[in-house]
Amino acid sequence: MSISTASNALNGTGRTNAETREKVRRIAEEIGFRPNALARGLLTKRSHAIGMLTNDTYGRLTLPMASGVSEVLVDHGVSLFLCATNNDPRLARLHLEALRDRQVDGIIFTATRIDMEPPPELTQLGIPVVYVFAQGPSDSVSFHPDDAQGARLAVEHLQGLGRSRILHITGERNYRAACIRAEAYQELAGPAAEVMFGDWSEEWGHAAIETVFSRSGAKPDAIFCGSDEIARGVIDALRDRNISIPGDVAVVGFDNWEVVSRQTRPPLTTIDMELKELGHRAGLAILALSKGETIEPGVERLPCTLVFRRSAGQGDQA
Amino acid sequence: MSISTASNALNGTGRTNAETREKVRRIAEEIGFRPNALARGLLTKRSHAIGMLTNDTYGRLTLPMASGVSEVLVDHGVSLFLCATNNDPRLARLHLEALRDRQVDGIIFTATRIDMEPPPELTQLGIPVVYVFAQGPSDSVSFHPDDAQGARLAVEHLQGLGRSRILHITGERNYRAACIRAEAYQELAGPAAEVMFGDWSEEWGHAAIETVFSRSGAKPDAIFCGSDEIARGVIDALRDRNISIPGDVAVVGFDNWEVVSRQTRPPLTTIDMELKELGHRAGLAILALSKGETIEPGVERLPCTLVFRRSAGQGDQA
DNA sequence: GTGAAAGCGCTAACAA
DNA sequence: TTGTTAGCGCTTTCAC
Repeated sequence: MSISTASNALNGTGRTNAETREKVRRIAEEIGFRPNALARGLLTKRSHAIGMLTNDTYGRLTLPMASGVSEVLVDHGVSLFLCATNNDPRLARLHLEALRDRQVDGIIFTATRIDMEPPPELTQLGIPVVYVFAQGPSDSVSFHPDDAQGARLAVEHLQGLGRSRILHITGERNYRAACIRAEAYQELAGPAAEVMFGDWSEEWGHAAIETVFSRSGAKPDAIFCGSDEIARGVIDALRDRNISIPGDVAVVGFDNWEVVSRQTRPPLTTIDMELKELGHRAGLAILALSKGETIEPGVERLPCTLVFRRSAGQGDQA
Repeated sequence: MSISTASNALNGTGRTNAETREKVRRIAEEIGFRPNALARGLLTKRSHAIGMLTNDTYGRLTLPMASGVSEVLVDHGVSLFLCATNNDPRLARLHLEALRDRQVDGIIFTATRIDMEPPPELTQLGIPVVYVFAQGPSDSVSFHPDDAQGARLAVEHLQGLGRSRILHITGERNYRAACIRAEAYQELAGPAAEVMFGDWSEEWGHAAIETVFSRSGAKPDAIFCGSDEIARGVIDALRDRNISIPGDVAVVGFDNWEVVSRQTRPPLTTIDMELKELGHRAGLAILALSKGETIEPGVERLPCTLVFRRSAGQGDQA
């Protein structure tokens, strides 16, 4: 039997007798034959590998996304190169060159904030690119969490609980996501509703509560926080003041970062950005692009979900 | 000029006239020539890629290590395949097959606890393997944090502060690391020193303090915690009881997970496992093995470091 | 339906 | 020192 017949049989290409095909497959199985991906890639111009460029050393956002991407790819026989740039342009260039040398079928660019710009060389490689949690050029394919919808989810939930004096304590004003959420919040809570920008820390949550509750005027009956860490600071500060949660003040966070949101007292109701799903979608998109299919460019915003715990609303243990 | 002369010139192999070599290099640069890694790998049997198998979806341990590995590899022109198994044996098999098909030069197996066993197929591939934060076979090359040394660092630090009634609150007894640390602690603190096993949660830290401070008997003047999360629970519980930290009770954690350790009040003095360095060492090791060099097998335990904050000893802001 | 032959882009012998 | 040749392991015409 010739080598090309075997190839045809295994790949189902060309015309092959059903009988021979079975035989070839059986024997291949028996001897544990596995085609050499390098050789195949060399010939077909498709390496069945894609690269993921990330600037996140810390992993909180990246790894859930990466594992989402990986999950989708592995079932299509596609592998994932992890390229950690640590925000170093030299490393980014090095990785990009390596990806080109390896003939990857596509690149996923990930950042840790949605307004972070990718390296300019990226688009000049002639390799399809998908942007996740990052700002691509206007004609590119990007996936973001739907920050506005997430914020609405939080505010509507609080309003549904009968709260009317909702305060928004969030992170830095120069983060796009913080602004988007703040705007969505104000649309629902009214323009008079107050937004307190600060930084993304627990400490800021704490400090903000000190400010609000030591000044005169009406106090909020609900607080929507820009991150779980901020929410943690808020909750701790409220507890210090013997303000009951959610009785006096309901609290909703943002991130569903379980190490924080499960551990607050009471556990935190919060918004989940569905990072893994973001990864799935990005994986599917890059797979399609690598096959030459076209995808409508633009930013697709994937819905966030509300995770009920006890700091606001029908908690799962309440 | 022939194609093989060019190859020789670029790779510095064979004998080449310095003049031609320069010329070739210049032109290669000019036209942006980059060798096809697939073709090269096919011929040389070295793909210059290595795979990293991890069961960690969450990323807290994996990503710092992975970025350490990646940092080392990228400078040697070696790329890293990320294989997230999510603890699913089917996925592990799938990834392992893919790595074989791609002729990776080596595999790094990573787990989230040092006594987690790797899939048995792993060693039968004929590909060098390095184990990090995981239990490899006895004749394998493994890198672990030095849990015993880390624990000693913590206890000695507390003793150096004049504390004599040190308590150890840690995680689950069936984690190897928990036992190693507990033993090292007892060697220094004396066999009468108490170890409280529980789970790895903040809640457990809280509960342990309730127990200790509501029973009769001498109270500890220092607490060494098995994780930063536990330490956070401990600190919160102590604060609830108006016990001053570090005045009445000094606290040391384990992990230096900054999102936790920076945010406790006061900030947490803790043990850092140097995960990135672990990644560096693993990267170097797999690189050496993939070149056919031999490395003395066994578990190499890399030293932990003590990070001073304010919950015990000379804090950086104290 | 099957097999011989060509060739993907490169490196490594060897001959010139 | 340079060029010629063979071949890595596979897919893909195209005769048979």
